[in-house]
Amino acid sequence: MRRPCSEKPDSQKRSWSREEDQKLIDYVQKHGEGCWPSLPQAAGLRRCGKSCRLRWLNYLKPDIKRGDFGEDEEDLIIRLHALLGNRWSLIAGRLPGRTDNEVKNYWNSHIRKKLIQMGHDPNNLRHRLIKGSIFIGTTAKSIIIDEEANPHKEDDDDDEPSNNNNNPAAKNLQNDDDDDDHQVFDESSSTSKATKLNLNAFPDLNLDLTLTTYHHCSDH
DNA sequence: AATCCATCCAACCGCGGCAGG
DNA sequence: GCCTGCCGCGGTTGGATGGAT
Repeated sequence: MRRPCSEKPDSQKRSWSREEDQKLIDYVQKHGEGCWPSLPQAAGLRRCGKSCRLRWLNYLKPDIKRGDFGEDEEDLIIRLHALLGNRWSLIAGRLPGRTDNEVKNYWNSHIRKKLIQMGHDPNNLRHRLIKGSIFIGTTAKSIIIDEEANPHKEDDDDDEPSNNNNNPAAKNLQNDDDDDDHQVFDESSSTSKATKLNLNAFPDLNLDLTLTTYHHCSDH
């Protein structure tokens, strides 16, 4: 039923040429984003709309930041991934100038590997604490999210060598099998009373996690 | 210099959600 | 309510590149 994306019958991957890029840039600058299905014909491109959209969003858009990820960005990705999972677009939305594809690739090629070397399961990673703020409507609330949902869980499901713990950074991280319930502490509250917040209940939650230097482990 | 292999990342694919008719 | 088309997302692929042998 679906139209095949590629115009080419052999449907092979094909890199974008300079001319194609320029055509796409010119067209979008002139007419704006959107109407992707009709764009290729209008712009004189032998590509499908999806391909044009992807090229624009991931590569040609003027505000895209290219180059290596900084330590702060990497740290933020790890924290956000611990909280959100593989929601790359959401994670990328918190990293100005970065695209979901770029974040995803960086995770798979760098961070994943790094975490595995540290003896952690990157698919099941939880930071203990994430400090940031949430917006509910226009009201900003400063919070700390405590990810330690199951502190008594026995650590027998991965017999990682104990010397992994020699890596101080590894002590930041822990595995658990819990899902999306998080203990959220209202930082501004003098009582420090914890309230349970299911993040799934707030699909439109504007989660503004700002990076903080947060030494929640013995990393010195 | 040639070949092999691992890694990176741009590009593609398939699917689900949503809106409009 | 159903159908169709568009949009956006996450997973996957494969070409390019660089290091090792």
